[in-house]
Amino acid sequence: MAVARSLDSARVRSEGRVQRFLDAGFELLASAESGRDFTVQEVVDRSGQSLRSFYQYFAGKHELLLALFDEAIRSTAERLEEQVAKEHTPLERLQRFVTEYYRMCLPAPKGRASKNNPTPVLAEFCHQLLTAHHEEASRAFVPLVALLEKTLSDAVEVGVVRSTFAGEDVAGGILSTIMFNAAYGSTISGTEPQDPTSAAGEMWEFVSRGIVTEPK
Amino acid sequence: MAVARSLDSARVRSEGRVQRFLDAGFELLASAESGRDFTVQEVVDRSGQSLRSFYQYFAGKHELLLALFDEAIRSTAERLEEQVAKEHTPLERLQRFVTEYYRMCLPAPKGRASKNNPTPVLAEFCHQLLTAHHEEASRAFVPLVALLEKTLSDAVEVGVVRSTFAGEDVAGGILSTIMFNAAYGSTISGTEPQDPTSAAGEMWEFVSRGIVTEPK
DNA sequence: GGGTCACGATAACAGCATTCTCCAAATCTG
DNA sequence: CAGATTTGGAGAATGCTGTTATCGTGACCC
Repeated sequence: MAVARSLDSARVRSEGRVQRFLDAGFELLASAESGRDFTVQEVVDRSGQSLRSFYQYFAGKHELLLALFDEAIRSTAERLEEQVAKEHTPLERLQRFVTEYYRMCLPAPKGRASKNNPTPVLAEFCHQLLTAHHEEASRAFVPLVALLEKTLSDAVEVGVVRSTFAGEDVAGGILSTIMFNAAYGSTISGTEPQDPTSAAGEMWEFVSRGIVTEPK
Repeated sequence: MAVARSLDSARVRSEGRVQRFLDAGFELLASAESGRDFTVQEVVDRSGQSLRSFYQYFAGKHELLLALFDEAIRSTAERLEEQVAKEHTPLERLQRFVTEYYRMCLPAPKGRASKNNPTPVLAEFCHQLLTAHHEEASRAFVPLVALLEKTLSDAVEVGVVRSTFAGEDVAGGILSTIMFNAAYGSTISGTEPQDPTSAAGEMWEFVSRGIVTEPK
């Protein structure tokens, strides 16, 4: 019937518009030089639409960034899930998660940032979320937390991970450990970043065994 | 001689002015509601000076924030050093460092933020530094990194910490682990923050032993 | 006492997010 | 198909903020 059809077509049309804004946003994020934030006007121009439309579909710049961030996380979680699925034991899957996520969070060396490789702008927005909008931040992180929590609890179940480390709060902690270590570790220490593969290996070494020597 | 005296007095006077801007900045940071950034004008007003003077002593708002951040880190490092000095073995000192620093990075529960308890604004500025001004960020973190590195290498020396974990890059990594876990761990996981003491204990448990069960 | 300098008050400017106005084209309704 | 309604384009207007420039005044030095 006509009503449904017209609703549908309207929805499709607006989704198309929303999507064009999102695409423009990602393009700008990927092409901007380090740290450079985009302006709403730039998004509008690049998407070939108007300011009017932008504010019709997004309550503000914040909403656009939130949508971009959401999609970035979702996409990252998907990629990780594929990677993890390749391994056969819970411990290997966990290790895979840690090392792969670490790689994804490493700052892009030359510029080719992707949805899985958070750009400085998204990273900074992530901060704003985490400090000022706890609700939204938690919601956005759900896909990642859920995946890691599952991976962790599988490992606990077969006894390769201590049972203390099963909850989602632990998952959150480990995520932040990996993410920020990858992103900022070398900057904080002021040392040159090393080769990603061995760095990821050390990350796993740290997460899995800690820094203290084995008790005799 | 007159020249030296007048130079001195000029310097003292300007240091007084600079200091007044810094003090005003800290006050605003401490009193602002969560996430609220201050404006240059507010700093100027509160310090009882003029815009003119502000831009005479600071190249821009960025410089003021950098100075505040610097001082916050320095002050944190000092406090930590005192705490650490109370312990008698290298391992205990390390543990003390981890748990105390964790506490300091915990978000202030009711509002009383201090120089040691980074406010959201400073945390966000920290982010900007870390993503866009690596040099300045590294420099600012030196006091903390140095202290932790010293503490770590003492522990390595007596054999309680694996020798892989001696460098400043490791120190940077551990700092970011603690700092961001404290600040964001519970937000990312979407769980309620727990009691600081036990959370700090778990942090140490994680850092020292990792998540994997002891090999049989 | 005249000159220089630091400083306060304040206006001017620029960038950006957001809102508003006007209007034309598309879409719906009867 | 004709009129009504919605949609969206172009861009001006507003408000906030960081930054710079102007002007005048009082302090300090020779």
